[in-house]
Amino acid sequence: MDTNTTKEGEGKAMLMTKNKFPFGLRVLLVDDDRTSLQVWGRMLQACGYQVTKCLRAEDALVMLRSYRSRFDILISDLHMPGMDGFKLLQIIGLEMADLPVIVISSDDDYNTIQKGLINGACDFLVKPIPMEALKMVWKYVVCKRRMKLEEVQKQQQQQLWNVGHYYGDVHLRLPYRDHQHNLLPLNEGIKRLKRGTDGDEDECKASGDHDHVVGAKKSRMIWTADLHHKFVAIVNELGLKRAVPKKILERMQAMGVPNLTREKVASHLQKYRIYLQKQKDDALQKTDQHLAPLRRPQEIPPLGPPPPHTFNHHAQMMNTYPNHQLDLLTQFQRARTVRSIIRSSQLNNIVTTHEEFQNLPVPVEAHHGQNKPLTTTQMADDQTPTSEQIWNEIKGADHVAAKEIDGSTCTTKSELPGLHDIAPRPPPPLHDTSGDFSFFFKNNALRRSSGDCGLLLNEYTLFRDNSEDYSSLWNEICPPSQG
DNA sequence: TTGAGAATAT
DNA sequence: CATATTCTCA
Repeated sequence: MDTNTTKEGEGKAMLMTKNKFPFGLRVLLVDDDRTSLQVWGRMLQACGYQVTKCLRAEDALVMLRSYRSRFDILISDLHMPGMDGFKLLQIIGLEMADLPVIVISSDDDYNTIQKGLINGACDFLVKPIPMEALKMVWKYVVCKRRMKLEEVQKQQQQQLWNVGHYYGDVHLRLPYRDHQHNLLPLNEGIKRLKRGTDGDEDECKASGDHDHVVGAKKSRMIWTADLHHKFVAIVNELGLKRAVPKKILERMQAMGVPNLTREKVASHLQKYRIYLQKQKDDALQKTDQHLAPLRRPQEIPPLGPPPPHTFNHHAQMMNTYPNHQLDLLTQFQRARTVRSIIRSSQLNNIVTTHEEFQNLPVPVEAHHGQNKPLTTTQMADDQTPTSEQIWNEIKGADHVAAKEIDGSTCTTKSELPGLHDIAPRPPPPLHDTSGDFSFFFKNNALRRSSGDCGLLLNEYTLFRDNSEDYSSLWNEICPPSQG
């Protein structure tokens, strides 16, 4: 690479007074074409800038990583063999987001320009570049430096989000490094002292000390829903007691998950165990509090495999529960669910025995909007029927069952309306999109991220209806056992 | 400021 | 390997 920083243009068309700011602005110039490099270099020098020239983006990157603080701005050609300008932009966006980058190209295609700017270029100069444009380059440096720290960080995050690297399912974020120099929080220096590794670029020994090259270092893993799904499936398969990091790691790697380490698995396992414990505690507490006098299962039965079907009558989204979980429903939900059971089982006439009834998926009506139950007949805890009682009601007393149905006045089974006669629920008000939840799960919502978690209502978590297909959610929460 | 999730230390 | 602590981000 050509790193001479001659100042042959110094005395010529000096545009600003020496020792005043833009003078001596340190420019790193990258162009694979020697002639262009010379031309732009001289022009920039004529502007009073101090220019370092590189023929390859890779060289520029090495220089920046090693001596970041020796440059104020990067000006790079876009189309180059090897690493091109886009790639360079991306890497700089990740590693040195505070470095302003200007892209030059003879290609003035709109998409190219847009792509350059999206990737974080401050400006896009199309050849031939007028001197005036080069003169103004310093503005970007000032602009960047004036950015508030928060803004810089936000921008970094945005860029990380946009161009973060995905390796299979593992999303690796490159670590932030060395941005902002003086803007960095105080503890940055302390952290470094603690770790006893690389000092600031300028302090690092000149003896080719490049071992702190960025990006090859620590990365942070994100357990995506899919990854977690695999993880849970393996844990279930092994059994909670036998599921240890090493075994899980082996299996996950066998499933083709790259970039995993035992430590990462261990960390996730720790979190998962804490989560399970918490679920258990919460459930027990709730049980003790409200439902102690009643017959309660000792443990919350795990949600079964995804139900074979999903109710979607009358454009009303419904989800189903195995009936044996009825006891776990809240009072409101119980009352509501009872009606659903009665209605669906009777109208469809699909069960004939108590056992079948117990195994019948229970449709639970979704409710829209309000963070509170819909109006419904309250049913006191001590009146909560067991599934057997409900079954007996259905089997033996049409009268009782019928009266329960939607406050309808019909009194015998024969008077029940057909499915098609049931009026559809009015749609939720249009203006209320904030609470447009469509289904919910009991206790077992694994948060994937804060934005992804549902609204907690009683012990249920409501999820937004983002997907047509609920089975993926079921799979996530109740992974089908392998094999 | 805090809570959660991941990394790292014990 | 399990658990505690630290780090980072939102």
